[in-house]
Amino acid sequence: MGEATTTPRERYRRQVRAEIKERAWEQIAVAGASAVSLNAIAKHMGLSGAALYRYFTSRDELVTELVRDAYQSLVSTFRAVAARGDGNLPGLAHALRDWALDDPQRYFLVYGTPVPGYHGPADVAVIASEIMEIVLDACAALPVDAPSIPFEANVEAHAKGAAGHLTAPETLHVAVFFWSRLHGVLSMELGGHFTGMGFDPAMLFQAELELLSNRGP
Amino acid sequence: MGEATTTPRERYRRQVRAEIKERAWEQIAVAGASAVSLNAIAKHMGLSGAALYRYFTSRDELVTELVRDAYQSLVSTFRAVAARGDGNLPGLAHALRDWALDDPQRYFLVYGTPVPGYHGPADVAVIASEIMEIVLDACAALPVDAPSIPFEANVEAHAKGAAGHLTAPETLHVAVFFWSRLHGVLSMELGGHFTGMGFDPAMLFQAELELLSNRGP
DNA sequence: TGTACATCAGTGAACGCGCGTTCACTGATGTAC
DNA sequence: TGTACATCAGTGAACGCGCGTTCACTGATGTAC
Repeated sequence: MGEATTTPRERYRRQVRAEIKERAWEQIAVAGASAVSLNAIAKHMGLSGAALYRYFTSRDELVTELVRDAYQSLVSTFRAVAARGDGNLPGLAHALRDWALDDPQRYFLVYGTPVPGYHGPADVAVIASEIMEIVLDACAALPVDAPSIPFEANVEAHAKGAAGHLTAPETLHVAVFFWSRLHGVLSMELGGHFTGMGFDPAMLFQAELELLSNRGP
Repeated sequence: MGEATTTPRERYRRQVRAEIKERAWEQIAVAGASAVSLNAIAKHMGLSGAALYRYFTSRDELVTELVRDAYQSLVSTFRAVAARGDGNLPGLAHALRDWALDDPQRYFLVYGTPVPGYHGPADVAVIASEIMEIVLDACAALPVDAPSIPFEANVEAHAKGAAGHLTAPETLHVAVFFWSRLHGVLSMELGGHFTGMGFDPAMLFQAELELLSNRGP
């Protein structure tokens, strides 16, 4: 039926685009996101710099695409976990950690230092909210014992979400703690701020996770 | 007595150096740390690019100096708080938050995305450990109720510290949670990952802090 | 199956730019007698 | 107080570099008859 026929040329184009992105990721791994350079990638691929403009209209488009892919890879990871039946808090947490450790610079591209002026395109924001939806779903399924924290009193109903997903305050409450604490461990760990302190960040991560999923924050 | 006499020239030098650094901070605020440029700073100050080499031997030295100053400003802030008698966990926590919000890019220069290859000079590491010492001192003064978390079992005695400061495992335990959770809130908040979620990050910060200082993690 | 034409990947030269950095210099400021 | 010398801030030209990006082109690949 409506099979998207793939000509050899299309396949080739996709392949080259993918290789360009891979080289870009290598540059990021070596010298950070600001080091991405079309000319350097081209040289590394044995092409002239101008050739890459067949595949990306500008350096900015390439970088934006990398950011998009980074967000997309996290949402895909989460969905795979959920499809496996592990879409609960511990499942998502470990998926998040594995995803972050697997490629720290990809993690930082999403959750690291923001470039002051830069605002990603709208569809990236959509992916970000999809990630949050998945976390919120997991939090909604959690057994809730009354949280005794002054914080929740100030949480307004979270009426957003594309599908009119109405979130209970307690659910958002748990999700926010979940997100904040796990990213606290990850950003400190990946930033090297725990090195030489004589403990294993994985243990800290696990401890935070158990506090969150056993008895609310 | 041994007063360090300050010649007009020395005063002038310090003044110009300070202005160079201020311009650099402005550049960072506008376009991130990788945008620091000696030529641009010189132009902005009405000088030739070469003139700045009277004050910094290279661009790298300038950036390293900014990093050093960022660390130093936090340790100074903490010390001022301690000297005021507020060197307890809530005091340090609020000082940390104010310091971070006061200049987010300065915060990110210390706790944001690390540049893959880069390793700061040794004296910056010393300042970093001084910061940790102050936090550890505050944690040691905390009333400890038995922590019921599997994490602490794997904490080795923290025998480091220049002055042979021996830290009890429970103290390190609290300090690590303190550090991790507060930075979790701050990095998410400053990264804009809480915007549009219908709650005030200050409340979350406060809630985390109270959980930490009222009854251990 | 063969020929005529269209598509399109990649080239190489060129553009202007800003960067970090060096160097020989000028001219003002400070110091020693 | 005045002169001779040393210090040192700042200049301007120059270096080589890599960057993003454009443009007219060649040559291979695919398509239509």
